[in-house]
Amino acid sequence: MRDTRAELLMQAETLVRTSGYAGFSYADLAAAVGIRKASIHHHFPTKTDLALALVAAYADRYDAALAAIEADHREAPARIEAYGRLYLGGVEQGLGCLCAVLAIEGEALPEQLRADIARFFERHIAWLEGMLREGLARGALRPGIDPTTQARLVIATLEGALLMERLLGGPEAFAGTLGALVASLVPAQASAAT
Amino acid sequence: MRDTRAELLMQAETLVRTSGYAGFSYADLAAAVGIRKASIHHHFPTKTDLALALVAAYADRYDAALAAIEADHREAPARIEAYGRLYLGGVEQGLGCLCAVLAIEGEALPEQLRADIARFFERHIAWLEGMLREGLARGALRPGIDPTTQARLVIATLEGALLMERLLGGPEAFAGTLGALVASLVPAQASAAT
DNA sequence: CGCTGCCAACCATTTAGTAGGTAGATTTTT
DNA sequence: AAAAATCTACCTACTAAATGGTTGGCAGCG
Repeated sequence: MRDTRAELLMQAETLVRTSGYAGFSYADLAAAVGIRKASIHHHFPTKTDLALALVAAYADRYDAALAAIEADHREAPARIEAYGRLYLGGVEQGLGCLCAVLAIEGEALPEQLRADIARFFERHIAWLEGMLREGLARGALRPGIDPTTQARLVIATLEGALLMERLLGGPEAFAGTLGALVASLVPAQASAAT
Repeated sequence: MRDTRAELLMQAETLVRTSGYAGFSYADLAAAVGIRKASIHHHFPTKTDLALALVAAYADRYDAALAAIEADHREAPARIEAYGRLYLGGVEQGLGCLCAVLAIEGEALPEQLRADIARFFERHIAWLEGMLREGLARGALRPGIDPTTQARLVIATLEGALLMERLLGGPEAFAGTLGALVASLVPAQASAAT
């Protein structure tokens, strides 16, 4: 993990998240980092290698973020809202979710990459499902909701809102959607109190 | 609107929705339609022209679908569920939403295309907002929801679910999310009755 | 010495787009 | 109605630029 390697990962991530995987070239990346094209191949022999490293680093960062949320917040609603704010950063910076971007180009992507992206989503679904289940048990969430279904709904809503509000309504619109999403999960009186 | 032109639009739409805008080439399209590359340029001089025509045709088809929904269904919940089933088709065929695909590659796209995509989403938001407002007035929806915010949430959820369940859970998972989404909009007792 | 990080120069292929032409239909002119 | 001009849809053959990737070398350093 050299300095240049980290810089390559950072700039490549930005490029993918703004223009897509097929939408950026090694030439673009070289220009962004300030080295020559051939030097990128030294760190990442093929574009697929780069993409795999990108997803791995992204997934690791998210894992750390999920752990931090669990440490910082106790109740399920607060945790889910904090999870949603992770996406808000993307809206603010004009960056889509890396895995959403890649998922959309799915058909044209190497097989292993698709599997890694699927695992990314599955991990988040499982995490949210756990949060929801715990929140239900503690009475912090509206009784009657199905954790499995709601976990998928939460991610779908956040991914969709990021996708859409990045070019439409910006951070405020995203925050509005996040608020409504959380409100739909908590008991009626708690929702009205917000 | 010649036959070949329509065929080009159809195949190009499929290509974009599976592999992204930057992810397909005139060579791919030519092969799919069975004519030569140069002949595509006769119908669509530049790739941007093609993309613009694609979005225009897609938006028109959706306009027709929205009108059909209004004709076929009377109550807001049924209309919103029917709207959601529009997206289900994409999951079943393994195709993303054209405008979502393009929105994700946003930064690398021609300006006018971005504007057209934004208008696509805005129109849907406005339509849903109208449905929600009417449903609220007739008491078919859970009182207290904000039509503006919920309209955005509905589209975000459906776009996100399409994106995710296309590669993860398939039509059943999408249907589950759609069900939960509609349930979150109707009054509590109606929701429980489902 | 051998390794790492980088580079210039190259390569084959693919990219969007152009040039120029042909066969057939349609329209315009006589 | 015949002839001439124009248009449509497609083609082969090309181009310049960009694509991902390779080769071989060079400087610095433990």
